[in-house]
Amino acid sequence: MLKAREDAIVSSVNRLLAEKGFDAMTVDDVAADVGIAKASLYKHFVSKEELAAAAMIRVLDYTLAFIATLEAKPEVAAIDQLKAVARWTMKVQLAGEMPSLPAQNSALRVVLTANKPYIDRLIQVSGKLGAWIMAAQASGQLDRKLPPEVLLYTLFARACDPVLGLLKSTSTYSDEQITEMLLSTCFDGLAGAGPRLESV
Amino acid sequence: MLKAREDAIVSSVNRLLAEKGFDAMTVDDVAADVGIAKASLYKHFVSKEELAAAAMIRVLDYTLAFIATLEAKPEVAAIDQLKAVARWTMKVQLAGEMPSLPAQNSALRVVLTANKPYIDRLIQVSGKLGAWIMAAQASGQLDRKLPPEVLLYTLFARACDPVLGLLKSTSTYSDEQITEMLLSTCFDGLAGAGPRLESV
DNA sequence: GTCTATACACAGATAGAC
DNA sequence: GTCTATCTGTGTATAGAC
Repeated sequence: MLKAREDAIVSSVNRLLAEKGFDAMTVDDVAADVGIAKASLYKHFVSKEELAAAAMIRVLDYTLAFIATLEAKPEVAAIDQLKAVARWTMKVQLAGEMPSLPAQNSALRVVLTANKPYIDRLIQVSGKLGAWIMAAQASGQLDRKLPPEVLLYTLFARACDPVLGLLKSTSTYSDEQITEMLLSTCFDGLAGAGPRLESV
Repeated sequence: MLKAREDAIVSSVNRLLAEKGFDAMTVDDVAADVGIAKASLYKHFVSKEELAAAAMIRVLDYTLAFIATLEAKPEVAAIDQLKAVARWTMKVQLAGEMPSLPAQNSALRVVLTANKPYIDRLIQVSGKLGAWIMAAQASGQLDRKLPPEVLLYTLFARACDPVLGLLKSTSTYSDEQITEMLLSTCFDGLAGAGPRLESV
């Protein structure tokens, strides 16, 4: 029961974070969305920041679960595994379920960096993506001249790229078209793949 | 005198927006930074949103001025003009002078979209970049399969890409190295340019 | 654990004297 | 136009009854 209630809270937080962002989301919003009193919320989570942390933890858990399904197919090339992850994050975004946190809110940063469950999952995701990145570099499918770190950060950033929301709201492209175009700009750049010699 | 004072205000707003973002920046912050009373601020600008708009207008003016210097060299290829603009926006970011506005704050959006001087400049910048984008597509230097609109939005988004700040704060790369690496991921993607046949 | 009611802090904006 | 002082709304968090 308690677990189910908290799960409902996290679901509301997740959607509200995706819709309005952390700063614009109020605890009153969450309470109203869940359908309970604000004071009751604080019996489950000690602060607004912890609410956001719980939502991020759940997203990372879903991400790890998705990565696990990919790891079951080791025959797939590393580059394609990475593209599958990118496609998945875009799908989550398009569904309005990707929480967006401000990069600059320091109170939130303090709570998140002190939150071990969150950090643990972040490290796990980074490790798994990092392994694929280095494998893809080794086989020449990702740029060898760039540090893996830079490729990793860029991939993470594309999971909350504002371009996606902009295209969805101002253009007439389908979700699938948007996904494929942004996947292209991410991996092949604005220049596109173009005619290409085979890499070693 | 009045003009100089307002210019000082916009400078403070610009820097504070870059440092803390719109939501975290308070009007008290601005007043303290300028060194005047808050009430005096409101004699110059009617709201916090208008302060942000003024800062954005100035950035767009600087951008248009920079573009004008590039237009003085029509012999330069369109793709290189676009790269020069991207390099310039990254330089502004690295200098801590790129204001960052939340994509989701609706009150701010209302004010900005109703602000003709702002919209005019935005259209001017879009027009000039759009012309280069289509020229670069025509000569095969930018992906012809992607709509110009998508390329334009992606370029705009890179002007406030959080990856830059992340690399600056967690890595040991120089500003020049960071700039070149992100320019590479932007135009050539995570895959890199690689060995490439000449395009028509 | 859920509620109603409220404390507390702070930010945007204004009043009114000079 | 600048100041000090203040209003007003709102958002996080808590008290205390049930």
